[in-house]
Parts: sequence; structure tokens; C-alpha cells
Amino acid sequence: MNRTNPTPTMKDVAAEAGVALGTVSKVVNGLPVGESYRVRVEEAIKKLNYQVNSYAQGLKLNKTRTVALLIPNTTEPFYGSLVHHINISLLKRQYRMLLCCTDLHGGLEQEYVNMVQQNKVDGIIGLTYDPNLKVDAGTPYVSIDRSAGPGVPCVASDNFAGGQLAAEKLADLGCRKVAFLRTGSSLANEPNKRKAGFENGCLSRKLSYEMKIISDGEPYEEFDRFLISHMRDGKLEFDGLFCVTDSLAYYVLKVLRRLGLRVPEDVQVIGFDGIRHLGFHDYVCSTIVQPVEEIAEMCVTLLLQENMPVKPPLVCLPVAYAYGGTTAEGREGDAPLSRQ
Amino acid sequence: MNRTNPTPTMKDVAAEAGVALGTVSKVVNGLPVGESYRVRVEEAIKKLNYQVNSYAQGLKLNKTRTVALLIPNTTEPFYGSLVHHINISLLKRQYRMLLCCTDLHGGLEQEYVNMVQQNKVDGIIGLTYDPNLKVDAGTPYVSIDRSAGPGVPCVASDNFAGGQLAAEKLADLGCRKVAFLRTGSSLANEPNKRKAGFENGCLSRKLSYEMKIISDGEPYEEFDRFLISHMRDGKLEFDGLFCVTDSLAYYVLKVLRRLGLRVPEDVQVIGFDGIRHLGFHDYVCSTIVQPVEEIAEMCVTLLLQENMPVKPPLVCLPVAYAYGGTTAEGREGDAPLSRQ
DNA sequence: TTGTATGCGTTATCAT
DNA sequence: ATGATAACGCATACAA
Repeated sequence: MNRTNPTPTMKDVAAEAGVALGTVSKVVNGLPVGESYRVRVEEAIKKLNYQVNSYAQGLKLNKTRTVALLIPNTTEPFYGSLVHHINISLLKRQYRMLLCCTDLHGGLEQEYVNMVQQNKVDGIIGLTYDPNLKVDAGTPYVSIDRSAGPGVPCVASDNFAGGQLAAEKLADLGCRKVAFLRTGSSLANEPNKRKAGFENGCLSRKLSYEMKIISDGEPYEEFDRFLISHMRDGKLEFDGLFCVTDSLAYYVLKVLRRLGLRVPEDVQVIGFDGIRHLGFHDYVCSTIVQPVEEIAEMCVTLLLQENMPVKPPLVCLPVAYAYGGTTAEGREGDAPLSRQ
Repeated sequence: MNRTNPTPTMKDVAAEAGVALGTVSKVVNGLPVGESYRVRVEEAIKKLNYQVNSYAQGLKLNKTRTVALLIPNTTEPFYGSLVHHINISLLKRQYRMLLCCTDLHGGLEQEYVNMVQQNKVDGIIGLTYDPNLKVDAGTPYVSIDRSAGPGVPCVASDNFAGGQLAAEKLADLGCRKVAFLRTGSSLANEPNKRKAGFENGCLSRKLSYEMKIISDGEPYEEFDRFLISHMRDGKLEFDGLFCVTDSLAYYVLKVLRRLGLRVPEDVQVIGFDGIRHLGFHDYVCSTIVQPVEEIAEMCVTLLLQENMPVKPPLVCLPVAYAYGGTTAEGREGDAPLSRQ
């Protein structure tokens, strides 16, 4: 009544309750305090609608309950899904999440790291492409899909096993001659292991295979040319294709359609990621599904885990095959989900 | 050298440079200071790798350069796109963004509002569904797609015009009898105006139309039944469909295919949102495109605009039609973009 | 068990 | 123009 304080502080609460400042702090933090005091303080808190100022708290404790997530964007489904699940894992633990989309211009990643470090985040989770990103040693850091140096855990799907699984599936489904199609970043990261896993699977199943790998700048049309060059009398030499992502598979499916090839009758296609159309409809294609939720949870767990003498340098989470209409397989096992 | 301070403070910089604390502050904040002092301070900053502690700054200034974004999720493409562009608009202005995905359980929206208010954000942008969400009067707030009471600007696409445009397009493309299919939240929001706009367009073009509107809990199969009930000898009574979202259009396209109907030959379909497959491939369908980037920019501008005596209660941004393969139209004008 | 006093790192007000 | 000092809101060590 005496003053019209817009946002009440602990001092106001103390005055209102007629107790000392420290007592209020203890009540707020759940420390033992006399019953009668506790009640009075809680009443005052309710009455004034008091909330602790997390900036004052953060300054004092040097802990902010805030984590930054660095990711290229939230428009591509895999990233969007990752962001979503990391956000939920964090919120579950009462942690706030600072989002930094990095792909507007290259080289911005370091800038964001600096920015969030200055903001005193308690940790950083990053899916980044800057090979020599420097994050302060004092800031806990977990990297997704890319090893970021010693001491920094990397969380990823088991990409090697996924590639192998793709080869095995194609073999099981009757393929004799397959191809691996890849595009993407040329720097060392976990998804690159899909290729090695696929090769390994092909070899162990005696599957004859070829590779078409284009690098970042090159146009997707290279794949058109590759496929056309492997056509004989309107038939494709391959009866199975493994695309490094569902996104690429989507493109390739369009090319195949244009070439008059039927999927899966003429050629079977397996992608990677486990993307669903529009977020929750059916799969884009038969695919190796990344365990996005588990990746999210693992990142958060590793990041926030205290007193861990040594953190695992690389955590690979199991992938699974899912039928998505572009393989011969019927619906046993993993049926494609659609809304409802 | 004397002490191994993990993170240097202004005091350390002052000591290093041999100047007073206040001088350092001025240099950091770009206030006028003697040239020789400035140089010495800047050198010390570089040497110690000093960064201002934004928590101390936030406490002092009661400004945090942080905005919270409340959104259902980042897995559905429209939301993902919105998050992305808002993030970019904010980062451009050196603002940080706190992300809160709200759809894990209902009713959590209020909890997040409290949480971020306590975190002293400078503002909140929300795409929310809680009809009686209470945000502190002191916290600037901008709502997307839903009016959130007096004094709170609402930013949305021009949904009415979009609905009308859809009807006009269908009429232009030769449709005689069309239907509007809708599902979604029953509470008052801007997207609901798509229906009124569509009706208006139909009336002005003398298009005969019907509506099929199902509410939140009901299964999508209601649309199957609706369409089947309007079949005559294997032909659909409608030659045009307007779906309230691209997501619904995607579902409906599958139903139509199952029913043996060709799109766009037998029936043309227009959706709403302007979603692209996997984020950057072609459109899901011919569609009314929401200007997501402009919505994002408008939200941020309105939110951060100071000294605005009165903020606009409702801002409607122009939509556009885009060809996406499910209408008769050729590729003139808005061709469907695909990678490359 | 409760109250008091100090300091977290910064900005801003005031003398100098 | 520069330097000392108080205050932002909170937690905590210490005194009562």
C-alpha cells in the first residue's frame, strides 16, 4: 500500500510477513524454518504474487538453469524434431532453452557460442558444422552427430549399424544389385558412417553395390544423370537404392517416377532419418529411423549430469527399420503410421 | 597471473588496464572516454578475454535482451518455420530467444508464461491455445493467430482473404461445385476466418459449395465418409476442395487416391499454409501461402517497439496463392519450387 | 532457529 | 573526462 512496487522483491515479502530477509530466502528454497514463519511467509508471497528474480539468483549462484541449443534450422523435419524433444527434456527438468538457429550465414556458430556463453548458460548442446568451433572449457558441451574434440561427448544414432541394416534389409527383400546415394557435408561426422555400414552390409550379404556421392555444392541433378546412365532398355540396373537421408530419398523417388520406374516393384528405396510427412503423417519412404527422443534425452542427461568423472566420448543409439511404402515388404512389423 | 580467475570481471579488466571500474563500463558500453584510456581498456579486454556478464547486467538494468516464444511444437512444419524465422528476426537484433514448446500436456502454457516472466524476459511471443492465459501487464506480449485481449497485438495472415482467394482460384480454374473441409480448434482464432472468406468468395463467384467441419476429437475418417457420401457412379460431386490446412489436404489427397479419383483432373484441391515437403522441397499441394517470414518480423518489431502509444490490435498480412500440382493450372506465375 | 551483513558483476550518480 | 560508491535482488556465512 505504501509503495506501488511493480515487481515485489524478497525484501517486500519480508516486510509484509514481518520476518527477516534470510527467512524468506529459506522458505523460498525449501530450507528448514519455523512452521509459523513459513506460513506467514508463504501467505505474503501469495499476497504479493512474488516470484524470485532469476537474474539476481543467477548472478549470485552462477547457475542459470538455462541451456543453449545450436542447430542449423527448425524447418527441416529432423532438426525440428530434435529441437522439440530437447526442449521437452529440458523443460521436464525445469531448465530453460535458448535456441540459436545457425544457418542464416555460415560462420555464425562461433558468434552464437560466444553470445550464449556470455549469457552464462549452464551448458550448450550443438549440432554444428564449424569444424573448429571453440567453446569455453568451463561450459559443459554436448555435440550431436559430430565429434567436437576430447572431453566433449558426442551423441548420435548408430549410423554404421543403420547403413548396415539398410543393406541387409534390401538383401532380405530380394535385391541383387543396389546403389548408395549420398550428398552432404564433407567434414567428418557420424552420419558419414552410413556409407561404411552400408558397404559392410553389402559385402556380408554378397550384394553387388555402387556408390554415387556428390559433394555440397553440386546439384541434385547429378543423381538423375547417375540413374539414367544405369538404365538399360527402360529398366534400371539396380533393384535397390539406399539414400543417405529421407530428404534425398524424396527427391530420388520423384526422379524414378519421372523415369517411369515403379517403386517398389522395379526398384526398392530405403532412406534414413524416419521423417514423417508434415510431422505426423506417414513416412516419406521406408527408412532407418533415428531415435530422436532418445538422442534428445541422452544429450540432456549427459549435459546436466554432475560429478561424472569421465563422460563418454561417443554415444551411439540404436536405429530401427520402418516400412514406408517404398520397399516390397508388407506391413508386418513396422506399419507406416498415418494420422488416426 | 596473481590469481586464476576463471571468468574475468570488469574489476579484473580495470586492474589490468590500470583504470577505474567506471571507465571500463563506459568503454564496454561505447560511452565517450579518453582515447588513451579506451585503447588500454580494449587491450585488457582482449588480453583477459573479458565478456560482460549478462546476468549482472540484466539485474542492474532490468533488461535482458531475451524474448520467450511459446508454440505448440517444432515438429509440424508451419510451427517449425515460424520458430525459425522468429529466431532469426530476434538474433538479428541481438536478442536471445527462449523456446517453450507447450503441447506435451495441455494447460502447461500458463506455467511457461510464469516461468519466463520470472526469468525476466523482455517480452513474449505466443501462439497459444489457452483461452484465458494470463500474462503480466508489465511484460510486452504479442499473440499469433489469436486475439489475447485488449492491449495485446495479434499478428496473423489475412485468413479471410486467403479463404476468399481459394474460392476465387477454384472458380477461375473452372470449378462449379466445391467443398470446404476443416478440422481444428473450436476456440476463436484468426484461422477460423478462412471459412468465412471462402464462403464469401463462393457467393461472389456464384460457386455452389458445401462445408464439412469436424471438431477436435473426431477422427479424420469423417472426411472419408463425407466424400464417399458425395460420390455418384464413381465420380465425386465436387470438382474442387478447399482444405483448411496443407496437412489436411495431404490426408484428403490420400483419400481421393484411394477412391480412384484423379487430382486435378477429377477434383482440384487447394490447401492453406504453404508447406513444403521436408522443409524445402516442393509444395504439398496448391495452396494459400502464409507469409511466415513477414509474420515473424512483424511480431518481433511490434514486441520490441518502444514508445508506441498504441499498438495495433490486429495485423493481417497478405497471403498468396501458389501452384502445387493439385490444381488444373499450369506453371505460370507461381511455379512449384523444388530443390535446385 | 532467526536475523544481519556481505558480495555476486554491473551501471549510474556523484564528486573530483 | 575520470574515479569512487551505491544499488539492483538474492543467497549465505555468521552472529545472535
